[in-house]
Amino acid sequence: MAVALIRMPSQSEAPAHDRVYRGLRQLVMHGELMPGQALTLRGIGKQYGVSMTPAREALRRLTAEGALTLSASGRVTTPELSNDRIEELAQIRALMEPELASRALRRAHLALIDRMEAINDANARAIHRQDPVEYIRTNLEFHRTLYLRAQSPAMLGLLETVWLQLGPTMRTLYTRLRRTTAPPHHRLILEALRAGDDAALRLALRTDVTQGLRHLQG
Amino acid sequence: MAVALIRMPSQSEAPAHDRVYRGLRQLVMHGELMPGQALTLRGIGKQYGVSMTPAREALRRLTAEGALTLSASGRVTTPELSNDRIEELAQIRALMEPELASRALRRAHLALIDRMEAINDANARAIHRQDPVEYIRTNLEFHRTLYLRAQSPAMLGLLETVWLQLGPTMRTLYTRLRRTTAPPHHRLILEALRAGDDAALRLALRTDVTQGLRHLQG
DNA sequence: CCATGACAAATGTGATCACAAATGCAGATG
DNA sequence: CATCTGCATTTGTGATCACATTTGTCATGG
Repeated sequence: MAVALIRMPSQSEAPAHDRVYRGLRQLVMHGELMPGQALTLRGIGKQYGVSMTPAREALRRLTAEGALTLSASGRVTTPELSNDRIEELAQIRALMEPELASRALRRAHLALIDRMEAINDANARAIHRQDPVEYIRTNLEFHRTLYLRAQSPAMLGLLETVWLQLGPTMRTLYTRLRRTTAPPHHRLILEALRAGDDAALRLALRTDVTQGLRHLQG
Repeated sequence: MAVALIRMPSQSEAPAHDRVYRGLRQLVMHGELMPGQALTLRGIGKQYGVSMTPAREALRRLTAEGALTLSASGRVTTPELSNDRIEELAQIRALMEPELASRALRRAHLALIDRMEAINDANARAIHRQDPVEYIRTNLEFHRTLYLRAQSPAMLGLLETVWLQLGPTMRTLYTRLRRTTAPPHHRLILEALRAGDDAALRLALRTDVTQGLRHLQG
């Protein structure tokens, strides 16, 4: 049938595959997709108004980062992590995040701490409102805001792939334990930052990271 | 015009894009490509006897892992790392590799240590033969053989992406300093393993990792 | 000798198609 | 009622093409 092609604005926007990638990446990282959720090339393409080719590139990229899982037949789904894998990813977070925080410590001036406090307030509201996606989003933003000051782009990049892998699982975990009160760790982190106490900061991050994920054990 | 397609063996081999990916990944990791080396879709396709589509998927995957760099216009090259970036990647290695080694320690029985010793001999021969690619290959195999025992696939996966990012740079570094004698760190690692000394093992790995990459400073 | 501009070649992007394999489901069978 | 078989549908894979943009080259002008 070969219909005449629809002409796109032709402005030099971001490539289609990149738009698809970013959209899906956010869905995964913020836990807006359930573990085991299947994604098809044609389905993604239709959702984003593109053909299979950009959709394929986006999925390939995301699976390379561990955000998605590839079955033997080439099917793509969000990962269903085993308890061992969740534990391991938590340990990786516990290894990297205190290091990033420590590096950010000396560069963390007051404006940064204030901004983190604001994000933490939004986080507390999300908890009270029982909004898992917003909770995950603000929680990650809280951490990322701090780590950006570490000036360690490679390490932060690696850490974000870990967050990505945990995205769908976080969603089910945080909806499962229906927490109604904010965990105290973020306050400890802020206090350590204000005090300039490296050891306390590292400890606060380690407990924040491991505590949040170790509550799933069933 | 739609010419009749050439029929491929149709055996259920690995997909073409995966073969291309594996081939290129090895080239990058073992330092067989110079930093800044440009890779084109049609060129890769011709080399591996496939069309642009699988070549594109392989390149997308490798750039997602940091093995390749994407220019603003979409061109793909091997990364040319700044000194800061090299330093940061070395610090990441120094953070992860002692951890992996420590986890492998209690599972490291004699057969493993013997195998590592054999790999280390091959490594020494590669140094004497002035063969940078074989040196890098055996060096990484030495480390990976140990870390596989850590039973931490996620952490090992992350570490391999770090190795990937360093691949092309390692090549130029190791050819630059034309070492003729093996560094002593691998022997220290083996001794610590035999002694079951965790602290010594961690220290040996940290120095092996940082020492090898800190010699570039010019 | 270096900068500049025009033109040709090279290159990434996205759409479409053919095809084989996998999947899902209905109906038959035990 | 559970299991298997057969078929229609879905799905990933790879090739090919058109197109816009970028890159490289070479001649011209300062």
